[in-house]
Amino acid sequence: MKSDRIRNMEELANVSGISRPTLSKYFNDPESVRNSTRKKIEEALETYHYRPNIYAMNQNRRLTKNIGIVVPYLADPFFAEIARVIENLVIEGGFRPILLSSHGDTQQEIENLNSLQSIRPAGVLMAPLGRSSDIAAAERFCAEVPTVLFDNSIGDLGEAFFGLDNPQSVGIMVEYLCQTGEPPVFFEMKTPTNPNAYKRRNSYIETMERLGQTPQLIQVDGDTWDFEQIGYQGGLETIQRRKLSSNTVLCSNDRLAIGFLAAAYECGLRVGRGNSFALRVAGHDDHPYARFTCPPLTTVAQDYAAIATKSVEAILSLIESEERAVSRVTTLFSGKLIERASA
Amino acid sequence: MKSDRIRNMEELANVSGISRPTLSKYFNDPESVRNSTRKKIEEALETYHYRPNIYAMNQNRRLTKNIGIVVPYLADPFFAEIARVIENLVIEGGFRPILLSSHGDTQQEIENLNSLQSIRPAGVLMAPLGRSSDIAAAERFCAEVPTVLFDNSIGDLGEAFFGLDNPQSVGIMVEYLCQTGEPPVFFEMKTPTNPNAYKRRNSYIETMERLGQTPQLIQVDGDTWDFEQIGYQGGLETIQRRKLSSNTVLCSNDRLAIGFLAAAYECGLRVGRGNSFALRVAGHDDHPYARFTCPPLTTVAQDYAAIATKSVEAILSLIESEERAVSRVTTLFSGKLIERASA
DNA sequence: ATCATAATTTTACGCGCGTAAAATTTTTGA
DNA sequence: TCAAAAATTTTACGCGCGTAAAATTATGAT
Repeated sequence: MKSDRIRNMEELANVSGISRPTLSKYFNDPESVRNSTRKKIEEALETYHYRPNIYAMNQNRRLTKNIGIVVPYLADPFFAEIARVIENLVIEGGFRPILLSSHGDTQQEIENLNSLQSIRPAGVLMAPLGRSSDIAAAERFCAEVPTVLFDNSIGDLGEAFFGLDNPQSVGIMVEYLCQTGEPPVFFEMKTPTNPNAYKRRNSYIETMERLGQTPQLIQVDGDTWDFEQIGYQGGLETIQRRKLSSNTVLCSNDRLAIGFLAAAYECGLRVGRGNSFALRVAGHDDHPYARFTCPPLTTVAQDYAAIATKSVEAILSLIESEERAVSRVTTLFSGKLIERASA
Repeated sequence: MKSDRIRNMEELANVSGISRPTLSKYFNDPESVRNSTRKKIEEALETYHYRPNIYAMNQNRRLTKNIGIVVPYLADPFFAEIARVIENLVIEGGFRPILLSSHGDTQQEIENLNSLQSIRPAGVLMAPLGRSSDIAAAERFCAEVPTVLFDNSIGDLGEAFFGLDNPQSVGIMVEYLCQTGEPPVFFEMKTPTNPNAYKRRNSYIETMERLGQTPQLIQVDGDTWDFEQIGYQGGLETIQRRKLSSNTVLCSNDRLAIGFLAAAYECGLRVGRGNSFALRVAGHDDHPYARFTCPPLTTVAQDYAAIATKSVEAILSLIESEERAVSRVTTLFSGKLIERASA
């Protein structure tokens, strides 16, 4: 290894015998140069260890190779997991993922979008906060940057949307619960931030009515992202004040269900399906921890992989086409019933 | 609002009547210009909406305002939580956090470091993978970029280290368990990737011996970051093959404990403290979900906030001083016993 | 060997900003 | 009111790369 370090493309051009513009071309797409030159470049690269300066690259490129990923709350394993998958797909696609979490905060989401805008990303994948998103700000952003929404949709923003088919997923769960025991009550937050929550509520009501049952909502307070805590507190009150009109509880999401299970445990209610159990509890999403609750949580699995894959594919093809989507397409994936011991 | 957009500092200089170099100074530190000029600039900024081009800024600055944050596994709520706190502190300090997860993968960690290096961050906060880190690569990185390690330490890398005092934290837990019931067995992974795990094992053994007890290790297989799954599988085997020589189990971390609890539940063992329970299970870390397990998990809380705060303070003062640490300081924080129902 | 084609090199310019030094203006304090 | 100090402007250069057009060279099929 020759000692002196290569500080820029110019110097690499000198030692490799390849001209700087050709090197520039190589770094943008190794396949775009002749085989023999590629070989020379890669040999030089091995002995000299050089990486182009990202800032200089991005300053001059019309489009950067950055793809922003914005999630509402990264400390939620659901989003952590889907972000992980998306990150990998973005890298495979030859782009650089920039992961930002809004930490459940409106201001932070706006800040994230501003921050992204000054990075001039080629595209952005965004799961918005939902009800507490600043729609005007998001609109301005989407006008500037090709954006694909996932998980939940606000307004008609973005070039496309990929998410769960809530009516379907809640439907099969309600049907399952009705067929295998008592019809469920629906346990949820009173004013959830996530639009999916409203869809789930409505779908619960519709399915119950379709099955000739009377829907019953238990709505608890809470406006943070500490869903387990909210589920726990609300669960305690619900159980202690005997508000349960059924022995079966369908929670709007798994995190609420995890909290509810903790409350049921504390109250001495045995959760499970069958005569020896006092309560059935089901969740929704197939949260990474759902299989490790006590008892393991019956739930509806979202197809993480499909949502991630299709979202990335969409943004990549948008970027490649260099134009905006003709029309905004909404793609919904079916949920899959996961039968476990809790219901 | 005048219609035409400001495209660069030059144009802002024209419309604001302030010279470009002064604007440059303002954006680097608004306090560094005269009050009257600051006012003028901010007025212009309100009507024209301009943000400096990050790439051009960082290309020319000797030091960027970027601070890298590398965690081994972001889908682990522990790291998600500590990363969240660190991010906020970094922003408060006037820097831009760049959050990267190694996803439990050696190659990804190296890639993260490479990626960071080409960003020329002012400093980096890193929680390494541990045993599976590429120490040589990390060493090269630390030689180039001021780096502060947290959570776990490999070699003598970095300018400083902030983490948990494992001997203390495991010590108080073992003492607590011994005083309130049978001495615990220690449930852990056979070959954990995290150096802390070894410290905990040793501390368990030492404390037990100090208390005149016979240490007993239950070591289960697994080399992924799916700790709950590993704890669950290992727990099932342990319980079914009656390998438990005590009714008290101390798990090396909460995620293993969560899996173990699931296994105990499946086997019909009631977990808790007192005569009516078959098993006591304790964890370690006070994982965000520990309070919602059934039963709620007795554990030792790490002082997230302290570790995050001190780590950020350390890197910020290093950056400000513009030189490397005189000597590598290790700061360990005490754990705090959290008594819950599981043990 | 010959020529059309593709790849590369040369040349030249620009991106948007940091930064340094010298010249100028404003502020401060006596 | 005036000189010293502080802030600002002017001037000038450079950072490392993208990119376009023209000139040159290599490739590959006939």
